[in-house]
Amino acid sequence: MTQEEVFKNLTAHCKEYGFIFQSSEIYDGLSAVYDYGQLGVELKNNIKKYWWDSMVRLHENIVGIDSAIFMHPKVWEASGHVGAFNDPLIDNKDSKKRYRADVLIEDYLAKLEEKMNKEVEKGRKRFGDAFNEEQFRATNPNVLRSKAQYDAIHARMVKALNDNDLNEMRQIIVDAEIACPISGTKNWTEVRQFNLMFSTQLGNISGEDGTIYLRPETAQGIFVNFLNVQKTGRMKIPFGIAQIGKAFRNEIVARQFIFRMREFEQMEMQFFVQPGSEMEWFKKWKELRLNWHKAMGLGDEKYRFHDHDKLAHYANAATDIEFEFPFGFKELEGIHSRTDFDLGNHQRVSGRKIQYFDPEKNESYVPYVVETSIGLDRCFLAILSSAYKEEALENGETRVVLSIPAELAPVKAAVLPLVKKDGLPEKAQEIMDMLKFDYNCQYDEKDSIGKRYRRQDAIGTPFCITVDHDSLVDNKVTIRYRDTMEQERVDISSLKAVIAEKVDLVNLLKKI
RNA sequence: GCGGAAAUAGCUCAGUUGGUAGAGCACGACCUUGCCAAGGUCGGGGUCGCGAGUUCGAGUCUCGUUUUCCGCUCCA
Repeated sequence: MTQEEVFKNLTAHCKEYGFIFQSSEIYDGLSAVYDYGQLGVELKNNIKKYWWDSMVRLHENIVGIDSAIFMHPKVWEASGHVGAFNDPLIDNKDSKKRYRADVLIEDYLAKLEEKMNKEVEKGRKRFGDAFNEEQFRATNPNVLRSKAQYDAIHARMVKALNDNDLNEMRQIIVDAEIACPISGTKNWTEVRQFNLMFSTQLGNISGEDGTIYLRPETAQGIFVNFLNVQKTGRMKIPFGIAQIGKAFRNEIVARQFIFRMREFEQMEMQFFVQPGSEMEWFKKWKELRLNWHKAMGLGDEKYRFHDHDKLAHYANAATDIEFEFPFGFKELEGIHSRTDFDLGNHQRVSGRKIQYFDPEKNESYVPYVVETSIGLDRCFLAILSSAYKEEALENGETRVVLSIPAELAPVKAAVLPLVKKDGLPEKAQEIMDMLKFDYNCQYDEKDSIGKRYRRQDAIGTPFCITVDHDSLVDNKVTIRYRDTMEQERVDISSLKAVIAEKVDLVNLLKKI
């Protein structure tokens, strides 16, 4: 079976067993929006707790917050999202290719520059030692013509970008006779803007027209609360603020199941450090975050770092932790050294002093930030896609099993009376009542025992506890393990301890 | 957003030249049984994705639309 088929089966499995449903399915669904079902929400909550505890509980200098999704519009000006998230796009009607209009123009400008340089090189060859580049550039008619063209287009582009003038952007492309690199034609659509932020209206806000945005990242909620947390929590640098929450991006194309959704959940931690020490912390967090992933035991070989060569405008170092999904290695988490870009901009735009007085250095400064930002939904998908197995059994049958790490499994144990009579259901219920305060358990008395085992395999339950006639006499039950299918006879009184040994989150946390 | 393919019961699918919607699995009740997807009886469940058109008559033909998958494209 190909990876593609396995992935298809996985998505079908997710729906069939109540992990993930498409949003608003009875109304034909909503593109790239998904709901988590009864088992999905349990797994998701367990992942969140694993992350939260690894950050907030294990680090005395990291605290959590939960900021609102709505934020003042100025936040997105300061963060750079209003500018950079609005890409002007244009399609070539013949090749059906889409380009960023400004990139198309920039490519053209680069070609003009190249042309000028070639002309200069020709001059250099012709005049030899006597060649004066500056003078040549100032007098050669070919160079001057290109230069004039370059300056004019460049000036128009800068102005158009500043004014957000989409018609002018298109006119520049038309005037410069820029052709599509694929089709070679100049048959362009209008320039359209795809704002990746969702907007809505808020009553009487002090913004120009009351337009506010759904946050495209959770990080800004941390930055704007930097002083609140630092002062009220008496936090000393270096320290971190963690947050789990929803973010929204109006992606042009959102696909691959829950890998890229329009509404998604991030788990972010912003770590504030002394300027100059950021690379040291960047390295440390790279290592810590990779360990967090590896501790889940999905397979060390499935992870790799992808360092960014081209850095985003806010970063001086950036890397992704990529995971090998069924559709290839893809970004799972980003670790960015954001410098003082965010706090500095909020200080500038808000006009408030956002600085930290460092008693060690006896001076105030805008702290640098090292960010770790992981997609919760992607983490969910990573776990499920590595856990999903269609196993061939010795008897020639296949079983579908989710080998989810026991610590994260949505259901920890199933309690099953071997038969639905002779007092076994009552005995099983007693065990349920004992375990349910500590663990999410399921009771099932329907169908044959083998069938019930398979049902639990399919949702990743690590333990099945079977009550038989002997249990009524000796107070022992059979524990059947998901991964090995082996069985073991244990005292009912020791059940909690046996389960705890395998499912406590502490097991994972200690491995990091 | 463009191109290609698809959509029939919870799932997997059948459905003839256009003529009253089917199977298996799953689900519910009861009986039988009891350690790796067991058997029997009965039962519930579908405006054939949605909307138009052609036709005496459309699951079937035509157009539109929505969603999904694949390929482009985009991706802080």
